[in-house]
Amino acid sequence: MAEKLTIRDIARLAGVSKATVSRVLNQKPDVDPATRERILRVMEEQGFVPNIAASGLAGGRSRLLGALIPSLTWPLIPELMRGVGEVVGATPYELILYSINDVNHEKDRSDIISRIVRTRLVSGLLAVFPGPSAKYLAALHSRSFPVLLIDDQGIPPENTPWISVDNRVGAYEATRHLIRLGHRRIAHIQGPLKYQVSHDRYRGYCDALEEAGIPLDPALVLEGDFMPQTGRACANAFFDLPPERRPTAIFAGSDYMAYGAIAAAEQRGLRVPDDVAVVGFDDNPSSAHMEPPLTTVRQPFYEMGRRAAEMLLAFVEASRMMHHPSQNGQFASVTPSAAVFDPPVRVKMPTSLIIRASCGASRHLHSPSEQGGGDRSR
Amino acid sequence: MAEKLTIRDIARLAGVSKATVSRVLNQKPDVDPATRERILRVMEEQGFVPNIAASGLAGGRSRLLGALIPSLTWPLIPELMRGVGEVVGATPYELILYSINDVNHEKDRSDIISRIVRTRLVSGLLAVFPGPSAKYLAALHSRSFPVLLIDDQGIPPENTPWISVDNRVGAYEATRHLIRLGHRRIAHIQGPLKYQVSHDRYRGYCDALEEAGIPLDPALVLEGDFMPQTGRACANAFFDLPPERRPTAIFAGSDYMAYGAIAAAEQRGLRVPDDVAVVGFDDNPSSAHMEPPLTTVRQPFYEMGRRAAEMLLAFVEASRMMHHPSQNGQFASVTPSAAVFDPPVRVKMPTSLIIRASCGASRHLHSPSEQGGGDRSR
DNA sequence: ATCGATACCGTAAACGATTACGAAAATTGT
DNA sequence: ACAATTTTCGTAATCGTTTACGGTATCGAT
Repeated sequence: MAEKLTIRDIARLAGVSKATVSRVLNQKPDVDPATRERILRVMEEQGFVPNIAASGLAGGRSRLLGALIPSLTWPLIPELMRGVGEVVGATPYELILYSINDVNHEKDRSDIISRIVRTRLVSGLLAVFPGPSAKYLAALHSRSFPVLLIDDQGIPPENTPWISVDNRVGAYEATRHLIRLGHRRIAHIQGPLKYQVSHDRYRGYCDALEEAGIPLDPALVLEGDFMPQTGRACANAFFDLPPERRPTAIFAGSDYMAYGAIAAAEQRGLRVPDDVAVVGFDDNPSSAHMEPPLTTVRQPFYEMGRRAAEMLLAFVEASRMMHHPSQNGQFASVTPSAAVFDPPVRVKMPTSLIIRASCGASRHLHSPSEQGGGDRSR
Repeated sequence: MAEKLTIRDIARLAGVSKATVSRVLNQKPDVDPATRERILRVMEEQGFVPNIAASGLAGGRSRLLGALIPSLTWPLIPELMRGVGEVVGATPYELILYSINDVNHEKDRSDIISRIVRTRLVSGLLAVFPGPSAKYLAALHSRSFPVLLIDDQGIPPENTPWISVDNRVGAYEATRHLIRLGHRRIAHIQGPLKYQVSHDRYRGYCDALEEAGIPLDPALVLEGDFMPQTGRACANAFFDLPPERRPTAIFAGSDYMAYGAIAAAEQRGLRVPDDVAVVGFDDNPSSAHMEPPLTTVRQPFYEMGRRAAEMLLAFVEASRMMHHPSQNGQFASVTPSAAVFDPPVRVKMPTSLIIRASCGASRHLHSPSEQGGGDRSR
């Protein structure tokens, strides 16, 4: 079956020149609908797939997208990539994975970026940055290279499209939920303050408190590092407080830290949620399997992945059309409504509060079918 | 900084021809050590990175590796990819992600493979197959395309290198551990029997029982589907048995099913591990955070990822040398000992038993420092 | 000094697409 | 019917690298 089909073979079979075939391949104008149809049929019959390397060379583009992400072992990254993969998989584009081993290894990160620029392999980049990113993106952005930031936790450079999560509102809703359940002394374990998200979530926490007229107690706010160990340590610090100042609820800035807090509570013989309620942030896949199942703020990473991929694809296609401002040029699967993106876009995705057992109000908002054992794997 | 460096610029700067530069790029012979040095220095100074598209076109290869994997949301896949990514990242190769949405969608799978073949984009493929794979690989293998199977759960086709986990021994050790703890009535929740792994694990379970002279009770063996729900259902079936036939320990064929079994136990007021011990298989990242932390058989996916990438790289480099049988041609990071792989290689990785609280013998083999809260994130 | 071998290196032709440019064909207006 | 457009399509150059092939240097042996 079709050992080595080239554009030339298709041209011969269809009785046209390579140029014409190339035109239909790139949905360019200047080709008769009838011939276009004929060529498409031949390609279909022969099962022709263009050689990406060749078109990348000739056109300076590549139908290759890069994904620059922190370790896949971070809980929500796979969800994100699932969304990205589904969208990209429905197009002729392929996805190149640039993953970063060590978060703190800034050199690593800029090395990868310069490599991305130099090899000119991908024609668009999707970047998940856990830290300040401006200086890394300057290189790309200055070359008018399509870049899309996801959940940038620093302050994104001007004019760079990005998509993020509304951390403040998520934290606000979580805290408000605890307040509604009757809690007045609510502690907060922050993420590392070097990340913007930590401030945003803290802000939402404060807002809810203020709204309810609850004074902020600085002793009930501690900084962690997103990992279970610090969750445990901070929770222990809270439990060491004199009884009248001790919190009855803990809002952790990440699910991992919530795990630690729960472990600390249990080690002291405190029951969750009876003695202390715990709410997390993230909705890791494993948070539904915990005992007790964790109430948490879900970050819609799957949806963000889809959305991000669609946007990036639109950018890339747009910059591809740039020099040849013609009619269409969208994939069926890419929403055509997202055609013109000239002003940089910023999208903020909404979070949702997932109520499970760890806050002591399992039946408050959800139907009984949403139990602890459920998981989102498909 | 270096807008568009090509091999031609390097050649000019170094006072040689493009051909010579290309030779050093591909670690080919026939170039004077002094010139090689000079060229390397120039490349270094200029920060030159070859254009992958161009070399892919010209050479018919590509410095691109493909990874065909099931959803990243499967618990151990990210660990695998971490290993792969680290190895590949240390070479000039890039990694293309071909991930499959729905496992049962066999058409999807073969579509992707034919796409891989047709675009001729990658020069080697690493495939994680959760089911029978022979027919999909025929297309690749027949073209002498470097392929490496990981943890193929069916029977791999002849002559295809693959790397897998010793499921039988893992299950054997887990069961033996329970026996040593004094259990005589040990139930087993199998994975889907359409997968070979399920049979292998069952086999290990039987072996341990037989070795201890414990008769196999068919009522204590049920088939699940790897997911928590069936773990719960099977466990409930066990608990419904009359007291004298009821198991005191459950060995689940996956961590997820173990989660379900623990949930079922707790719902009945049975305490884990006091009333019933539970052991899983996989060592999902979240299994350490469970309450109680889960004793389980760890599958070394990270190590497998590294190993697989190294092997695949060696294959690709070997097939690259094929027509130009010269001296060296290995990366510093790729173990040179793995140079010649002519006979297809099959590697079986050992599992390890991770003892935590859910089997009731936390301090049996491990030091106290290995606690439940520990996680393997780096 | 001459002859092979050998080591080194340059020339030029691919590789499979894209695209500027211009020519031919079809369409329109008069 | 003819000029002016407009539509459609082919020619040929080009992208950056690899590699077959052939040409010099170099060197030891005769």
